[in-house]
Amino acid sequence: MDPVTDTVPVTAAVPADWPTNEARARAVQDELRARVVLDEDGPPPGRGLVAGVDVAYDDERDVVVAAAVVLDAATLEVTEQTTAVGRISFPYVPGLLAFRELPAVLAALEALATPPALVVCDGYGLAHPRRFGLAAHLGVLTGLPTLGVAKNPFTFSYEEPGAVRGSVAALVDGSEEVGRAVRTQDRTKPVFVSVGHRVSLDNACAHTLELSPRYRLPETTRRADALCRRALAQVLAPG
DNA sequence: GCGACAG
DNA sequence: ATCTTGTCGC
Repeated sequence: MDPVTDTVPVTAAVPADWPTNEARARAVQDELRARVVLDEDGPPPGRGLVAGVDVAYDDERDVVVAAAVVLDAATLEVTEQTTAVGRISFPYVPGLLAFRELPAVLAALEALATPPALVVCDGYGLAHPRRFGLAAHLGVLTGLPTLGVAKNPFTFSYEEPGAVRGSVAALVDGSEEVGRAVRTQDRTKPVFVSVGHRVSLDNACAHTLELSPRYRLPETTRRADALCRRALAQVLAPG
């Protein structure tokens, strides 16, 4: 089974009342936010199955492809990977990224034979203008522990962490700590980690470091990013 | 009112 | 996210 060619349709995995406009999306966001769990530590880093998810688009042809890649956290070897293809159902609206990305991500996750103990997302969880970003939505919708690793500080601010790998600094919205800037490689720009669902911030940062032994971004996101791009290219190639 | 703004 | 060549470095 080649995950690039054996892809799953997005349709079935999406909740029946999934919003298609901004107003409805904000209402759904509020409903889901009420169900987030923030008082669990989450699975221990360094062992078990961890999934990375990512999405690639072709707005021109109205195609979206999501990838889910499961790694053995102890070895960072891939144990399973899936892709889902569908049509773009929501525009990019800052603060509502979950509604653009998650339908395809849910389909890819649902196609996995073995559910992971943790899902690492591209983007934010609790670090969000309304404290409920992409990773938090995915956690509530799947029930799985989730965390977000973003490449940019979004609207938040942070003090520069120390120069060595493992250094951290608070990511703040005013005086509130919404996440952490984590230096995953020496002298390299930090990544921005926040809690999604059923994971503590300390644990989320520990996982992020464990998953990033060589590059700035976690292996989970690197693998998922590469896979959804390849699958998108494959989908666009014939038609 | 205007700009900024994860991917 | 995506548009896009070569290039510097391990």
